[in-house]
Amino acid sequence: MNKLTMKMLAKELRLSVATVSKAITDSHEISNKTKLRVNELVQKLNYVPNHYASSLGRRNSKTIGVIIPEVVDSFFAQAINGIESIAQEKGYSVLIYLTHESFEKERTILKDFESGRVDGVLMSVSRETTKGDHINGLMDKGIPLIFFDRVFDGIETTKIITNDFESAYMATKHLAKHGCKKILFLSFSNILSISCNRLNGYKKALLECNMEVTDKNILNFNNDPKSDYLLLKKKLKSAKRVDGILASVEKLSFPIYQACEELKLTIPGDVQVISFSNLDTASFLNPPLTTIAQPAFEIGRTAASILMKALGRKAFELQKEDIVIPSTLVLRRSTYI
Amino acid sequence: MNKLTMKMLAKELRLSVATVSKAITDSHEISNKTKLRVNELVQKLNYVPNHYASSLGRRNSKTIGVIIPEVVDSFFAQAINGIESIAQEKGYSVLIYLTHESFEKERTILKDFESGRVDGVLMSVSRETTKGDHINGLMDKGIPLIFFDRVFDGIETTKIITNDFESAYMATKHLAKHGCKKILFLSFSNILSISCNRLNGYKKALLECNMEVTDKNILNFNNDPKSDYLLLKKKLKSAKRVDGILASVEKLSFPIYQACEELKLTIPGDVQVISFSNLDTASFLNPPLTTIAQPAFEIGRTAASILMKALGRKAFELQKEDIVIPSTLVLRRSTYI
DNA sequence: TTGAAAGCGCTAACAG
DNA sequence: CTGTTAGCGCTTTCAA
Repeated sequence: MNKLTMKMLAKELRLSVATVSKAITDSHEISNKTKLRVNELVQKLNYVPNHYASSLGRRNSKTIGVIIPEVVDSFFAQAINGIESIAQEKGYSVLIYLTHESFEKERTILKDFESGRVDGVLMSVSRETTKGDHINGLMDKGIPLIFFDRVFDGIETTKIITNDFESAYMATKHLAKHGCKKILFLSFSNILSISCNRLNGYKKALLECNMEVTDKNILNFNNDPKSDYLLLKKKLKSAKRVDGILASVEKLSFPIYQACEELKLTIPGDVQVISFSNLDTASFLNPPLTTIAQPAFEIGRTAASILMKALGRKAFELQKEDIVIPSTLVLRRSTYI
Repeated sequence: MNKLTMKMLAKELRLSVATVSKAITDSHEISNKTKLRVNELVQKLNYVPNHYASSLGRRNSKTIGVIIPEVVDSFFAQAINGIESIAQEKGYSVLIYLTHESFEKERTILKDFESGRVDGVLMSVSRETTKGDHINGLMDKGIPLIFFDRVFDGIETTKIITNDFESAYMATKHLAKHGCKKILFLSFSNILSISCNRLNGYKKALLECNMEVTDKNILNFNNDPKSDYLLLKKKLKSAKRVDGILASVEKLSFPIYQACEELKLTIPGDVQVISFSNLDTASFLNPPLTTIAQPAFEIGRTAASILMKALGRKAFELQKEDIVIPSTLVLRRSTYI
């Protein structure tokens, strides 16, 4: 059970450690015969090279880091699958870190990455992130970082996003076209670029439809289920009745359904609802929920591909470039069609 | 931007590398004064020790590996949160790997872990896993491994599970008590211990209620959405009408709802439905779904705690022990109450 | 309390 | 094609 090392293999085979190393990594400068001998022993003894020693020697780890706010979330879970699919293909491992929307955690994680434990990073910023020093700190050490979905505007790098503005615009238009006069916009209080884009799309649609754009119809939650729920309920009960809702976050669709049920508001009769969401269950809700579905898997794949490509070159340069993969509006019965 | 090393710090401070190293790890054998000097420079230069070099030197990495079949799954996503919460607390990082239910992938991942890149492993086996050689291979190298939820019976180690047998038993009893005469059991074709336990619970309940236990009522799917769906639909259409369903996997609740809708079967009027599920949306489905909710977060926490505890000791011995954290039957309107 | 020296286990020139 | 010789950057005796 005692650690098996290359040195031991070398001695056993009467070869140098260097030769064994090269044979194992299938270097061209080793004869087939020796490779065979080496591999046979490797097989027999079930030898696996020490990961830390190789990484140290090679000065890279064949590992990428992924930073996301949350994993109990269809979007991010699906994005991980996308990332994984191409990482695996390229022989990379994936370290996943969760910030739980905390800026402090985000900073700590990036700091840890400065230790060189990952070759590159894929990141979706937390809701609290308003400064980019920690990100620059990492990139200054020569570690490439790509944003996906939730980007931080102040940093120049490749960003894989979806068309948040247009999606919100289209969704709002849809509501207006189908009779909504008073449309709520729900989001988590923040300066997250994607939220702003969605909000702006909503606003533009309202303006085009000659509807009032007012802060009263823009609800910012703070991720506290109870108070968030009360805030929403209060709004829905108010005198001038809301007849449309656009939720900019998947999770916010739950309190909507709950509040409507409790207040005996029918969907879509009293209120039409659309939510940004990747929930598999959207079509089985009561009523089935009209969603803006993001191409989560594709976004993950694309982000990972571009990172891999950069890592493949010795001197990579990440373009300041936005790659937009569009979302789709999936009409279901929570709105009129 | 060129890599900053301890050696450089040492030279700058006119100290030895050894002293700097000890100062950074806050060793007691270093004077406060030197620690202060060192830390000041570390701060100023934004120095972060190389992760691979430290791990190599220390012969441990402060990293644990988590192997799960899938992350787009409420149970596993929540379990990750549980694991993360305690790993973070103890200063460990978490490497997450997905098998996508493939035994080959599972084996490859465990092999990779033999490289010593993780200090310990938390694992839920794939649906295909029928042999444990790869697991023994890892444990033989002295790397502790703990199972959670989906365990492999042939291996002696700590296992964190829930009461699958009793849960299925209770659920089936509930259906029977509320008038079901023909109850279907749905699962993915496998030898997974949790599935067997659930199936056995179901069978026991049927026997106690003098109902027929027949393979005709036990449907094994193969994870192909289309054919799975057709199989289910065919069964529901059959002459002798099914009036109760117990789904042993969250994902299987979707085709049930879909098939019932298409066949104009009302839930719970025609068919009562219960599913093992941790879906947040269960209560907003049409009708709200009665679920057996597993304590995912707790299971993750417990598994991680025990692993951390083992890693804390130099000579750890993982008890062959099953720790059972019970699930809860949450009654909603897809069944009668 | 500090430092010299010997690794950790593997990789990478560079000879031969 | 194989081996020698230096490292990679940090940790850890052990002596001073």
